[in-house]
Amino acid sequence: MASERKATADPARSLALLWRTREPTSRSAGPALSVDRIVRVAIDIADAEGLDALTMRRVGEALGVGTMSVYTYVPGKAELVAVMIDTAYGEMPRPAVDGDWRTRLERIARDNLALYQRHPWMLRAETTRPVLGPHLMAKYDYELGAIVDIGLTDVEVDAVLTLVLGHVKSAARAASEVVDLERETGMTDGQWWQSHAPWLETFLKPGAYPIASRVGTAAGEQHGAAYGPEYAFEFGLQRVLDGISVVVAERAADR
Amino acid sequence: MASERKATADPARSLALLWRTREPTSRSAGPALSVDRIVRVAIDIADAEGLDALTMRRVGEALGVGTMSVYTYVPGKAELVAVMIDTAYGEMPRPAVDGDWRTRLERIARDNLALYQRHPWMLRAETTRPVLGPHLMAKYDYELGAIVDIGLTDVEVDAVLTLVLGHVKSAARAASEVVDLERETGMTDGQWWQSHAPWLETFLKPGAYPIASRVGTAAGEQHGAAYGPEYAFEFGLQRVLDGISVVVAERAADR
DNA sequence: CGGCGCGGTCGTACGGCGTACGGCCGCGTT
DNA sequence: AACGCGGCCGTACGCCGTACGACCGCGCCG
Repeated sequence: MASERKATADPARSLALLWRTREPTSRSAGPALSVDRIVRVAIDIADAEGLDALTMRRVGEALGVGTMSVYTYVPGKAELVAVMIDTAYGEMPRPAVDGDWRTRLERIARDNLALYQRHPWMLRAETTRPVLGPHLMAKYDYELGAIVDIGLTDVEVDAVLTLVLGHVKSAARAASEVVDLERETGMTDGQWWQSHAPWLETFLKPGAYPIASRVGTAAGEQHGAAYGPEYAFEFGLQRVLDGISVVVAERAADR
Repeated sequence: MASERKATADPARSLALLWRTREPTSRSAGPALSVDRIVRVAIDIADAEGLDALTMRRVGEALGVGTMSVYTYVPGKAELVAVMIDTAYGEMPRPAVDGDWRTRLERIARDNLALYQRHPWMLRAETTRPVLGPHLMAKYDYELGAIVDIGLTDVEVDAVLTLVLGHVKSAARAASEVVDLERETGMTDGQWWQSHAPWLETFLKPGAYPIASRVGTAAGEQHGAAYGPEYAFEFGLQRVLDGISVVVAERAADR
């Protein structure tokens, strides 16, 4: 397997894992391991050192068991990552909704951003197929609930949520890349650019890319770094919400 | 190395590769290989079979040379992927801009979507650090040029482009996941859901997730599949453009 | 004209990954 | 007392990226 993508083939097994359908062992003192224990240490490893550090050997080691013992509880790494994702979504707060729809949606966006900042590996975990776990469904239900009543059709409500969450994920990914770069190189973002700029200038013909140079420089100075992920998140979020309010207003006028 | 991420350390080497700074060999009839030939077959492999199929052995094989010969021209796989990315961005059309800013931005969004559909591996190629190649810079310059004059600050213009391109990438990724799923399972998206639904229902308590069920069903019926990537792209794009036009109008009113 | 250096080529090998397979062991049941 | 089975896991296989050093033929210098 490359990346964290797999065929898995067996929906029953994968879904049962996500929903933890498993009769408790009748044996006294039960087994040493469990899906929950495995998932917990796996998330800890991924949080602390990234997805690349999450190997099956490493998980076994952290649990004090052999590598292959993990496979007693989890069919493979792809499924483990799927459970990790569902579990992580389960940690999100779901306070009673209040305020107008814009406030609610903004809150949802910020909560999602915070989740991705706590678990940056989620941004790199490719799954191909949807993770149909209970927590993800609960999250989807909750978030839809915050905007079902804004006067759009169900299909539009779904698209609104997809749009907002997509923006959050994009912005989180950009922010995460900056953090990764700093961790990998030991330089801050600004230092990295300073170390590359002289080399870049030797290749650049003066006057080439005039607009890119001007805008890039302006953005760099403004943010104190070449890229301002927080600014991009905030600016984008407000634009997206503005755009949504245009349709909401249209629909309200039609009524 | 896991994923396609690497430290690389040496900016000079990486940048020189991107910009193809290399005196042509004085030898008669030159070497059999070149960076360009390598990049071309690498892109072909990734286009046809995905990033997971792109291995250094495979590239050598496709070129009729030994695996390690590739390393004469490219320091490692991460750098190869970086050059592939820059090259792919180089294929994009850059017609003279005309029409109003909204038309231009919409055009840019569609061109980017088309690129990602032609080269879906670009959506999975994680780079951590920006690919500072000539084509990517030209693209950035071109796209900024289409919107510099809409009355926003340079910093805002940059954020607008980031927002739009981020949306395109999100939507393209969602669409690509559907395609991958179909390729991996041999089922259409609809068939996949039909095969999972019965299992899912055995876990679901009736009445749980009422909103998610209703909206999910509505969306599924509307799109003829559980997820309508094209609809999500279109809806989101219009919302984003609406949101941008709100700021543009504000600025115009201030003037 | 002979030797040398060097750039291009690449076979071998190493360490790491996910995981298939089969054996072992101790418990609950019969 | 015997059995079966669930949990555990050592070993091994086939992949991956790539370090290392050998080989080889060309162009240059003496």
